[in-house]
Amino acid sequence: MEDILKKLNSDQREAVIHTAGPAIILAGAGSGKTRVLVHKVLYLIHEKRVQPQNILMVTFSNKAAGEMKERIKSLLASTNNDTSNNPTVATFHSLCARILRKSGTAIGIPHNFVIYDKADQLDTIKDCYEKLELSIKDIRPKAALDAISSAKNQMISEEQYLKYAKGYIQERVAKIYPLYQNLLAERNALDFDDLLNKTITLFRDSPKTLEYYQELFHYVLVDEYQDTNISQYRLTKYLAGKHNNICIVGDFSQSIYSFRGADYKNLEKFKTDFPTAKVYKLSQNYRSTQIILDAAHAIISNNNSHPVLKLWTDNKQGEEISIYEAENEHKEAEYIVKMINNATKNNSDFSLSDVAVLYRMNAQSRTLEEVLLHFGIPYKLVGGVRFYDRREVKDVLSYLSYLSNQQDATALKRIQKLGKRRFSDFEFYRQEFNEANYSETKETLTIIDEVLKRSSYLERYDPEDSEDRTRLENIKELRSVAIEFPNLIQFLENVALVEQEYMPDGQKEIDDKNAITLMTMHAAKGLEFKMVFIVGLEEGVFPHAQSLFDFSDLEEERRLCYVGVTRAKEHLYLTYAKQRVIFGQRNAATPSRFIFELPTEVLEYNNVDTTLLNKEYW
DNA sequence: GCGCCATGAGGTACG
DNA sequence: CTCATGGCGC
Repeated sequence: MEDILKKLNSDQREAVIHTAGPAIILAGAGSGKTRVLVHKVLYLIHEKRVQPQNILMVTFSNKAAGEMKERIKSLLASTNNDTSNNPTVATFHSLCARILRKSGTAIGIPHNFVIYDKADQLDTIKDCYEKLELSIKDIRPKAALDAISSAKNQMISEEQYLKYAKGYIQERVAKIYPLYQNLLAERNALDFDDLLNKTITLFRDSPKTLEYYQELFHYVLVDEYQDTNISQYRLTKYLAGKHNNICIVGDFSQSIYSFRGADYKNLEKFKTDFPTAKVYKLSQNYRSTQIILDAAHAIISNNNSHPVLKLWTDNKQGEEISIYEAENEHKEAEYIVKMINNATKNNSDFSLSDVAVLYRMNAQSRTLEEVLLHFGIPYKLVGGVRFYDRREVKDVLSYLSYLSNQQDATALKRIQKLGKRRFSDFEFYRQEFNEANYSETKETLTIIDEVLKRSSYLERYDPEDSEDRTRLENIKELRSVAIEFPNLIQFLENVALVEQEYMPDGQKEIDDKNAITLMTMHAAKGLEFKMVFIVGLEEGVFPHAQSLFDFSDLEEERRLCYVGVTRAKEHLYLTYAKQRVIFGQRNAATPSRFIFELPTEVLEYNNVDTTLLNKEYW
């Protein structure tokens, strides 16, 4: 253990060995916070003799949870610890799903509840429209769903919403919301927001249950605390309410999810609930050059609403940040190609996987893809349609979901739409399924195959057709997931909670090592690359047009810019175009204000008409 | 039950 | 401009 602590810097070490009572770790970008969290878990087990099952670590994404689990496991193994017992590492949603599955009956939630995703939610909303005789032309179901989800994110109940509702849309939503909740309850379904909120209800109404979990988790660690919403904030408060051993990690400057209810102020509010909380700061950066850190700091210092950590590094000063002005979005993409070629040509330890191109919105990827394709640079695109959102996958899942929970009218409706004949054949199977209790006796894979056979579902698709062939392959892929989860309910829970990234046709063959990455800056959070391009630095693109007139929205855009810049380890390129086509319209653009916020001494201008960069000019 | 056309909307996105 | 959705006709 001694050896392990030696590998940490003094700030990290102090944060790790604080184990009793509440702690806040303010961890800057690239400051080794995952390292600290993982070591803290190890320290608890190894030094403080805490049983692994009494430790809970909460993250936001499955990916983060997976990485954390892996690192803890290998660290435990390397220190000769028993690895048969592992701490709970979960996302808020998977944790809540597990708690509700086990203990939800205390508030009337049956064990076999299903989890509704966006599509299921929308179908349910549409059923509400039918009952209320509302027209989708009145307000769009998507808008209604967004409003409901946003209310739930703020923990506004359907009863409270009546008073809260103001204006045309919300007044309508006030009618839809309670009905929507009724339909979900009828269908034994919870949406993602409910997973959190119902768990809070459970803790509130069943002190016994609360005590059980408080007793189970002596130590609670929460990552990315700046991105918690009210529900998540309350949950952590409940969970740590007895032992008070809670450690939260976050960074104000990297809060980029307020549009989905996150509130970085939770990072401060924490102190009022846990007044004895000790604050640790990790400000040594191990990722970037000093120049990149200086640039990032110059930008984020324009935010006044939250504290900012000033990062420093032992890494070299590094090269200047390049600013490039392009005529239009095509030339911008061509410049990137040129720079990538320059970098990789004479440098054997520089591979395409070291490069990322980051943008504000997905629509920007198209031009980039076209040009990269044209010049033969392989790329992988992050984002797009999710595997479990694909029609064929949802269809099969609906059959299974309905078998597992026959209150699920949403799934029922979906499979009915797949054909009368198909449905009546399936119904025979369902009766068999119920009578012989297949959910207990048969494995998921068998059930899938039987459903496919009995419903003749696969006959919808023509193996000669390339698009259909992809669909058939996706169903095969689903079958292979089923092998991992022989229990049907567990299988369904896993597919609902674990969003599998879907690789479009042409991308499966791409060798990751030899491809650059295209993604939004949101998707890039937590990642790092030797060479980073941030493109479209124009007013209206970044910062985005819809944030230009709101002070706090602008600050969020700035944090996003900070996140983008701090992804770069060595080389950072910022580009903007004088003209850009958006929605088929060619518009003149002005350089982003974020460029003006950079100190000129860290910049290198390429092809830039510096009169454009004279603020007075605008 | 499927395919075609009109219509409309178009930020970012974890589970 | 492009994509998703919904209505309608066959």
